[in-house]
Amino acid sequence: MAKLASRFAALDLRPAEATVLMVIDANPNITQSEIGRMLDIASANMAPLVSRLADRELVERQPVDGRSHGLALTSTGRSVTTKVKKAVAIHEEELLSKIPASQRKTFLAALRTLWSEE
Amino acid sequence: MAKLASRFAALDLRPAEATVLMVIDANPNITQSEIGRMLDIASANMAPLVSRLADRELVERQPVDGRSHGLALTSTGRSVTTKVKKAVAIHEEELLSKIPASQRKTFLAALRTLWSEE
DNA sequence: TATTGTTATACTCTATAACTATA
DNA sequence: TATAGTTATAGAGTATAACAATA
Repeated sequence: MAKLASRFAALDLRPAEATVLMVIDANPNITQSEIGRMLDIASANMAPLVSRLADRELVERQPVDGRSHGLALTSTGRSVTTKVKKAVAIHEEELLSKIPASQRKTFLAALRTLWSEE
Repeated sequence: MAKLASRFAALDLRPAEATVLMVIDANPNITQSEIGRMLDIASANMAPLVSRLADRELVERQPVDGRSHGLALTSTGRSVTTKVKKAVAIHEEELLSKIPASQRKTFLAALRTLWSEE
């Protein structure tokens, strides 16, 4: 995680910021509160996080109703998110490459089991 | 890790404190600076951590030379550390029990590979 | 009455700098 | 000169409380 965080830092993003970008990318027009529930980030902490992304013009807030804002990536945001996803993919490949190919499937299945039963 | 941390919290220990207790248990008379290098804890953060353990009479500082202190568990410290080790063992068993027995060896070997090459 | 979003605030963890006493 | 330990402090990350606006 520390190494992945340093990859994000090279894009001037904290881990939570990079994750939120990927979530918006995969769920256009999702609201702040939905992201917060998904990632278990308190709404009090989502507010300044999204403000930072909006200030950097990576994300746009579009009113859904009077109190909710749908979030969407700007074109800059899309380009940064592409780099984020590449960083994640490279990171995963580097990790997996250390495990003998014959064991990868079993290993990933075991990891998924631990994750899902949490 | 969050779940293990809550097990430590039931013993009134932060994760770093529980880890330091186990390190002292396995290495009697180890010094603060050695523990710091082992666990990658800055000396500035070891000082208050050890002070807390000493104030609670879990650990004793015995001067080695004029500047180093060897650390040892008190009898209270030994009893708490026994509970810490039990908590870790139960935690590991709970995790491993979720993985089919036939895959455990492969899974642990893969984890060890990732860990050691870091 | 419940929910969305916001501000203010506090606590923990970690990192840096400056210092002392000793080797 | 380098090391052990300490103090003070600053920065993240995260948590709670209080609040306004809206459903």
